[in-house]
Amino acid sequence: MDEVEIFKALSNKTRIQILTWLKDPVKHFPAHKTNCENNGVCVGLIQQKAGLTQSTISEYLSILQRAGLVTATRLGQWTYYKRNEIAFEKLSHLIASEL
Amino acid sequence: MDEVEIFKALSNKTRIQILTWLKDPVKHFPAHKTNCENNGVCVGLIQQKAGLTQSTISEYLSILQRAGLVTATRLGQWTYYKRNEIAFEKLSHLIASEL
DNA sequence: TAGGAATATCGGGAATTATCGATATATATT
DNA sequence: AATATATATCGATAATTCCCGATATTCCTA
Repeated sequence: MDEVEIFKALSNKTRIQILTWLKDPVKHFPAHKTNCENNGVCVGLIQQKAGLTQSTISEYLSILQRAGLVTATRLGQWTYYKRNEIAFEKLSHLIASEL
Repeated sequence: MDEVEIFKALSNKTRIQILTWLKDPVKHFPAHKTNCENNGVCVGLIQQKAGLTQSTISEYLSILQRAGLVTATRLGQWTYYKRNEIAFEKLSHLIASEL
């Protein structure tokens, strides 16, 4: 749990937006309900919604992953990203008690 | 409450360190117990402890202040900085529930 | 009112981040 | 094997951040 790395990852409007989309993927990516429920959301869907280039979004997702805020699962050609809720709980607790 | 501004302010090891010092100023600045308890901690004390230049620490404190994480009180020649605990509670809650 | 002390602001060079287009890699399909 | 699709990585430029020294501002005191 590298706090500074986490806060850097959160220091960007688009990355925060992505995290809120991933909080309720069925709502934000309704056309892909099944995958969203099971595996997470693939890079391409996030990219379309964010409106930035593929390379930028891929990079952003790996920043979030390195910070531990999301997890990635490769299935075939797709990489599915999901929130790591435990990391958010820990962060919330850290701010409330130790920071 | 500008989340991105807050996370940027927290994206620096020295600034986080300062915030933890301000969490218990009597412990971290024992030679200045009275002022610490009443008003907060002045820039010079923080600067000595951090080991960076005066201008850098002054800048860092104003970054923390603009983010709402600390408050400043000018008394004579000194500016005393204190944590704004309410901001931390709000941030913790934001991460736990909305982010 | 002149000088000293504490803090704030300014200007800058080095390091890091944002974002892109191009390319590489991995997987699926024919 | 050849091609198509999804994602990752590379290289580059612009913007931002880090941190400094120098200077300005504010306030106190002789």
